[in-house]
Amino acid sequence: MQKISVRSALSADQVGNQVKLEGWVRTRRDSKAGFSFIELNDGSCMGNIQVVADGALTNYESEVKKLSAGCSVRILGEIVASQGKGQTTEIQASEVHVYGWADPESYPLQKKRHSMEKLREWAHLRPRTNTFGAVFRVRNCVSRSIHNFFQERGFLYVHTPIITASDCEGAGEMFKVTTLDLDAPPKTGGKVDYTQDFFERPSYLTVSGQLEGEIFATALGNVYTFGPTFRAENSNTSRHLAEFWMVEPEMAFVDLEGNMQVAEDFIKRIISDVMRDCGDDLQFFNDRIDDTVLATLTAMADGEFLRVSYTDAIDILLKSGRKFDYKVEWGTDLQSEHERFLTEVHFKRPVILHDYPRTIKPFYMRCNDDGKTVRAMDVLAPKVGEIIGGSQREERLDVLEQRMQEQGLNPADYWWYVELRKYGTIPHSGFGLGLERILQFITGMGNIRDVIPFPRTPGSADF
RNA sequence: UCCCCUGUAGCUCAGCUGGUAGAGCGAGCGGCUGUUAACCGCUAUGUCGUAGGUUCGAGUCCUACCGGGGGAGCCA
Repeated sequence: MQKISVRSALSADQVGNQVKLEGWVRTRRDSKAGFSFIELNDGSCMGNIQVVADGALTNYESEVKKLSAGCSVRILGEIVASQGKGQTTEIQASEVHVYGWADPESYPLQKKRHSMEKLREWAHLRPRTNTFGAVFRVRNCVSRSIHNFFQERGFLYVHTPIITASDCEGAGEMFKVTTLDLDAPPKTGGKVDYTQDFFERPSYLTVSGQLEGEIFATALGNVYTFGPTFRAENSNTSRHLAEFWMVEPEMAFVDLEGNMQVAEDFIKRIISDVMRDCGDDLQFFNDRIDDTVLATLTAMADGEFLRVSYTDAIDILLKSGRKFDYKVEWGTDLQSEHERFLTEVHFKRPVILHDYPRTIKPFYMRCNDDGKTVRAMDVLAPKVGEIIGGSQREERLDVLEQRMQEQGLNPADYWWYVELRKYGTIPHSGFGLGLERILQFITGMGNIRDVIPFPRTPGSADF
């Protein structure tokens, strides 16, 4: 007998087929006429299939009538057109085999709403809920879409290292990687002697694959990385994780305009793929999580992204007449409240800001001729803020070295990065997209911890 | 790291100015029905986050710690 998924069993063209279904019981309803309805879910889609279990089954009294939420079962039977309302097909069971019970007195998931906070404590069971099933189906779809987008455009998938010895980019705290005995580390001159450590120097978990990505872009053309990234900042917000997934394309012979265009096409592609492949899941998010999700995504898939320079954005903020907690001033970074005003109040849509002051951006961003700004761009989305940050890279050797010194970095520490400019330098660009950030945007989930299977945050690394 | 809020049955929460714990949902049992967030009736459930303190008496007040949430900074 052919094993099929609940997803395909719900399709009318299965009627008449003898099939096998396997999954978990969501709920059971008994009819005193001597049979029961079992709602079966196997994660293949949002919906359940209704199993009609007749009283004539040999284990009807002993097992079927004791099924409760969470039990795992195998159903053999025929897919038939449903006599009841609410579903087109159901399965008339000829056999119900119980793989495993789930004591209803202790099984945490009940047939009622649970708070996201409580479900986070049950991260081993939350994928069995409607919400998290939908989240992780969408997460899979987005991941597939990311690869498809780049692969179809001829980008090379590059695996940049997780462990790095360069304390690069000066951005944020890094997790240290060591095999030294932390209770009694070897020391020389009062300091830890890292020459005795595994890599014979301090090493860390990566905060970005960009610099290594540039190595490959300046050899093989367009490349991208897609992998885990680590930040040891002590940040406790609904938008930060210590371990998250980032996509970083790096493109040869592409300037900032081309970079922004790819970013826009990229986001639109992800959104249209999700709308095509996860319609039921998106409908669920729209119904139960955030009723603006569908309208926002539809508008975004069709409309042009706005492009506004940092300088113009400052003007808009200054002329808005709004009182902000933080002063709006050219040369300082935009605060959350400023970004939110732009995306949620002024433009009411995502916007790409570009050409930021050089003093607030890292050394690798290309300097403009005005001497004041760099070719940076951020894609800002309503509610979640920055989902993409990128730039055209500084390809001029002398300017790069000067910028490093400006920011107190020693070019010698980045000798290999500098050499990319020394030998056959090219204009190139790239950006980073936070996977969880865009998932928040797509699903409407308010907390980033609820769009990653096992969130890592300060003080929390369970499961 | 800072500011604010919060921690009471399996879950969501109520418990006024301190007097010794409650409702809904869920669960169990019974009834009813091609049912479908089913419905009706009955039953059981708690070291009130932890440790101190004030008081004749603390779920309620105070202190510390721990956990959770929201906001900020940092960023993706």
